[in-house]
Amino acid sequence: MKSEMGTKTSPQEPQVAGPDDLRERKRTRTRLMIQAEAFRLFASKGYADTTVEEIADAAAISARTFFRYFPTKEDVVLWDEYDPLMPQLLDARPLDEPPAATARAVMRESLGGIYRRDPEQLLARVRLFQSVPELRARFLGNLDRGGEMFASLLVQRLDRHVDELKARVVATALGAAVTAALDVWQRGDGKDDLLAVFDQATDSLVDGFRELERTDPG
Amino acid sequence: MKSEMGTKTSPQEPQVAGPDDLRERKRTRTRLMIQAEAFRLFASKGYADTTVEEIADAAAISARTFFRYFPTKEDVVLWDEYDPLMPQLLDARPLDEPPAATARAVMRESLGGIYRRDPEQLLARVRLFQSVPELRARFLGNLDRGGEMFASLLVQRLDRHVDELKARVVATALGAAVTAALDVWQRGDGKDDLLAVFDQATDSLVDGFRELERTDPG
Amino acid sequence: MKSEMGTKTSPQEPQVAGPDDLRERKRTRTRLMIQAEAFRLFASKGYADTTVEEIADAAAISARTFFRYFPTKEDVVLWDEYDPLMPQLLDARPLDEPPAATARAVMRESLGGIYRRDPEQLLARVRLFQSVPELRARFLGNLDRGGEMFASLLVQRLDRHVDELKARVVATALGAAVTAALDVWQRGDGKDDLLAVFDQATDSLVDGFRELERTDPG
Amino acid sequence: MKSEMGTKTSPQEPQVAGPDDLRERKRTRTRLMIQAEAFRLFASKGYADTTVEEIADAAAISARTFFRYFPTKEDVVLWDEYDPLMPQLLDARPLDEPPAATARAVMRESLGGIYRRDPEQLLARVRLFQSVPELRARFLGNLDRGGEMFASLLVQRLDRHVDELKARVVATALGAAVTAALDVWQRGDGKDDLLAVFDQATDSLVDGFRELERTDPG
DNA sequence: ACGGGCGGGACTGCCCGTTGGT
DNA sequence: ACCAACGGGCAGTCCCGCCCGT
Repeated sequence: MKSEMGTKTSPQEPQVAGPDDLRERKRTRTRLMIQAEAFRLFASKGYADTTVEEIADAAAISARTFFRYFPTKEDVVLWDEYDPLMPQLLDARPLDEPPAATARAVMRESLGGIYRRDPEQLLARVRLFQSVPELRARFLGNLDRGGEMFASLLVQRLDRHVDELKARVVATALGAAVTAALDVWQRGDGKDDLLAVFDQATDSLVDGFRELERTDPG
Repeated sequence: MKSEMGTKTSPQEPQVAGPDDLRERKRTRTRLMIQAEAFRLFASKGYADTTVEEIADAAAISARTFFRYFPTKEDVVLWDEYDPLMPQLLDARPLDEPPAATARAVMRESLGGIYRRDPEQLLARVRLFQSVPELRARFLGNLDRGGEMFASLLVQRLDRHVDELKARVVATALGAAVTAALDVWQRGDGKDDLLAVFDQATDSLVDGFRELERTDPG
Repeated sequence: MKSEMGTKTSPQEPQVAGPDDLRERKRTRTRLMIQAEAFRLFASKGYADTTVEEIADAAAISARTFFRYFPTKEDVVLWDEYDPLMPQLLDARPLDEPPAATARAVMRESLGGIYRRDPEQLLARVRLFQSVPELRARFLGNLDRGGEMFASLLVQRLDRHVDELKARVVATALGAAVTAALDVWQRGDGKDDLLAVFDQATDSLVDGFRELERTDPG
Repeated sequence: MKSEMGTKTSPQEPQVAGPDDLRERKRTRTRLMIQAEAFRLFASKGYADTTVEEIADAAAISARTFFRYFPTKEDVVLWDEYDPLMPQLLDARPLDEPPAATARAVMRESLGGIYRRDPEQLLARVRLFQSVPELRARFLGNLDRGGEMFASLLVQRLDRHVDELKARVVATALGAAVTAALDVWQRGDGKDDLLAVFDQATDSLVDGFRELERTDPG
């Protein structure tokens, strides 16, 4: 779901829960509150017909303040509290795993985390992605950035013993599996198990690309 | 590059170049003209710092008219005269080809067509995609839609003897190859052969997914 | 309901049903058709959210043609087939009637005509007047013009043996009764008899102004 | 003249001229300034031929800001600094006065206030009402709303010992007197005493409705 | 008479920079 | 330091005018 809102915390800082951390917690709570109000309004009047001002009013803040918490209206939908933990997930994987397997595992867990947290909300979000083109575009953009980030983290961690292009292209392709999985899952009203659908999608990918093994392009 | 501007003319009608066709030609010429002016301005002042009004002025039309030709400012960059010919390309492929091979071939030819037409302009466009996040997002969104469209066309043409999910996920994944290829090609200032880079990217894809063959997810 | 769409027929022309008349009939039919489509759309999406183009599409005409039949979007709501017959109604009144009585009678009959024609549609219209301020304003403007016109016709017909100011002010004041009556009638979902409500409103007027009989202003 | 721009400050709060009040004053000053520029331009080029942008330029603000002070271009003409004091005027009237007398008195004083403040500007405004139909319509709409508001205030203040319909219909009818008075006064180039003309108009009303005393409708 | 293309003005929504108040 | 109000700027939509071709 990735959004651009930076934590500002440089990665090497010590983990003592300083005042920064506390402030960050407070900001997160506020964001969640705004998001909740926004989703209520979106559900009742639709995304386009809900203005930022209405969201701000519902959240009892000024419109200006809204933008301090979310850089754009789109980000209210895109933002996810559990987004930026890809590095940790990566660290948990064995170093000798093939890159594609690592990528799949990281995505699976990332998706699973968001899924288990609040399936209802995820469904609402996915529906918005489906119906509002700009949101879908932003979502895809985030997946894409995730792919790039994954590739560069992987290169770092394996001391350049990987093909960056390959890592990136595979990671991004797995994004296609995520998208398709969410799509199918949403069409079934969230009744299926999302991760099962995701696995099916990645299997389709594996299947499909086997067909290309010994074919000339063109 | 796909954009939403529809031709409205159903593809199989014979059409003796009626007035509709003529009008459409004229519209295309106007679009090309506007696009040319826009690219000039983007090159000199950047995308964000160029207003629609400036583009319209440069093209000697009113802002209102600009929006009649391009629904949004973004579409000036996205639109491509040779976009909507995917159906034809599809028709040209043998029916017994594996879906993934068809998808790759169609994308390759589509990309190649745009490439050969005007490499300079393509380079300029790709640079805009790289530097302006909203444009990149829209580009990805179009690729995604292309994937869906491909899948549904394929289902039609093979009389449902294909797995739609697989077709779609593979087609979209190939979009990742396109994106990566354009990226790399652009970084080399357009000196490499774009299609060669694309082939390299698809090979990476094939390679990568082979690694997943007999692995359990997780 | 009065709208500005002129019949172009000067009042003294002979009443032979010439080709003009036939054309006018056709125009009226078209207008009714457009109006019907428009009301359908207004009912389902609201006045503001319905564009002229949508109305035109629904009526299978071009937007340009829409404006040939109705000078503005507002006029679709305002226009009434039976508007311009105030002169005839006036002619039917006895010459020795007090002006205020004439005014009341003319308004009552005019209102009654529209009412009996199609109470449902009248209800829909009144609801639009209530909810869309611009329409209400235009409606009031038309009543006002009606008052002026009434006054000048009366002066003509009585050979200036009336006080024009008085005629006008009384006629316009009766407009207030019409407005209030429609309002009350609409609030009761059109269940009451509109003319009865109108009579009640005019009685209130008579009552109220009796209170002012021997009072100094201020 | 009534316009929708609300004060938001509840009327009974004591308020030691807090920042809200100060801000409101500032807003009023800005509005007056914009209005002055607008009237200058209207006088020289006419209402329709003056664009909002020109007004904004003349007032050294942006067009966007113009719309923050006046919701529509029409409101520049309609708005009046002394509009929203009807409640105070109402409070000043004795409770045992007949409703119609109260209504007349309130309107008279309201009109008188605006008149004395700046007869020249009033004349200019009235001329605009006469010549620009949309403005006239909006003016009538405001009078009408004023009538409704008067009625509901009256009901409140008399603890429902009044007939609301009567109050409203009388108040609105007095609006007709205002309109006619302004009309006549303007035709005399503002040479007459406006309030005298108004009194004459209300007398006509009283006179006219006496004629309806014992007549059956129809 | 109809359709279509174009221009232009009013207006709204998003977003950002600044200022002043707590 | 945070936040509210304020002002500015741009994208985009709608109404409605005009002109031209049929």
